[in-house]
Amino acid sequence: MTRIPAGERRAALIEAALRVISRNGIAQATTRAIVAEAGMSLASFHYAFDSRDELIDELIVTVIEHARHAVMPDDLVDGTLVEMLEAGIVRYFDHLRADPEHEQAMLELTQYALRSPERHPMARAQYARYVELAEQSLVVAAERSGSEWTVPVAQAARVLVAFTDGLTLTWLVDRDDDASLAVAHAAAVALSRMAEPR
Amino acid sequence: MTRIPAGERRAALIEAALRVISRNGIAQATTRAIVAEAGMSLASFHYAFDSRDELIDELIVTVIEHARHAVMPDDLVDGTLVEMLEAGIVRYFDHLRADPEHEQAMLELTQYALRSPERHPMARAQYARYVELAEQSLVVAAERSGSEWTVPVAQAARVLVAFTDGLTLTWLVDRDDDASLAVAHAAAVALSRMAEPR
DNA sequence: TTGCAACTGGGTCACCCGACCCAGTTGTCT
DNA sequence: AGACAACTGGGTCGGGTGACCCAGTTGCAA
Repeated sequence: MTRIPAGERRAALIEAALRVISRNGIAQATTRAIVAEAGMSLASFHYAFDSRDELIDELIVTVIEHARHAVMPDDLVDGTLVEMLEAGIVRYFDHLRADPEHEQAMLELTQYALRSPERHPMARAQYARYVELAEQSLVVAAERSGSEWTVPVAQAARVLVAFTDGLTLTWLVDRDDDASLAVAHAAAVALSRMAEPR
Repeated sequence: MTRIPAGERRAALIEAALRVISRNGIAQATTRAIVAEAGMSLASFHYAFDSRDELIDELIVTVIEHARHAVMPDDLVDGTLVEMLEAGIVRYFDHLRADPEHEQAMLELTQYALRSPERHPMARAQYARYVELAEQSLVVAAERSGSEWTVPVAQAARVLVAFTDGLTLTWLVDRDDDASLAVAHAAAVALSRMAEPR
């Protein structure tokens, strides 16, 4: 028997749950499937959490905190704004292709949260976080390309999140790389028109 | 006892299932919930369908066939391409606002189909249908505004579907009308750049 | 009007689920 | 070394679910 502090055990279960959801969907993420994935017994589950709902809630909070898959243009070579934007989106796209199941899990989690009034705010928080990250990227991109946003950055960020979401959902369905690159390009063009040279 | 031909009975159950899914999500669409919604007994369900899976499959096929919520620019006043595109997207957005649960149900159905290899093709078909509808709209819009697509229309249509999807998902989460109108505008601008005056 | 097939009411069944429980066992602190 | 709390194995329990079944009932064709 390995002794694990309660906190770590909760974290381990949350990670296991995320793996199960990524692999098989949230509907299959039963307490039994989760503890099997984590190599624990049911008793351990209920020792660490009061209920499955509690774990799912905490899982959502965790993924929001860890959201960082960013469309971050750091370490990207400088260029025009459109170029940087497109490069950022393509970078996110690469991330999506590398781990499609994770993004699918995020999507399911959102849909799941949307279904109950108590959890709806969590979905909002998740997207607020996405917008926040997008905003940071946009600020950096404008800065580095010598541009200036002509609309509130938050608004441009919100558009970027919508476009990114659309790219994700459609690609998950048809897995058409070329089409998604076209979407990335179109999105970058549209966003760049919300800024002008400084 | 009212006698109903088997075909109609199946149709009635499918409609009931769609209502249940729209209202409570696919997870709640149990055979019992569906027959209750349709005002039938469980026996009737299994008289009409071999299994719940069979009904869900048929439901997906049905919604694909009936997809028509189009971004259709019919009966829209003519104008520039951008204007017509934006008007079309806004029109879809109005439709979304009028019946958000329906679009949420569509989203869930897609996610559901994505989760099993046998059903993945159904999700593809659903999106192929969306692209087809979008394509028709784009052709009409270009025609009426005296423009010409400089990329294959199918590609532009695929981009439109992605943007529309993103608009849907983000709006369902934050219900921010203004932000979504900004998305619609940006999307229209991006698409219009794939065409030129004829 | 009769007969039959379409249909349904009201069950049963096996299975899975979340929650819970208790008698141990074993690290760890003193 | 002793004791205590953290932890777990191996259950139970009630409730929900999909599938199924059979004895009726009734619309309708002849």
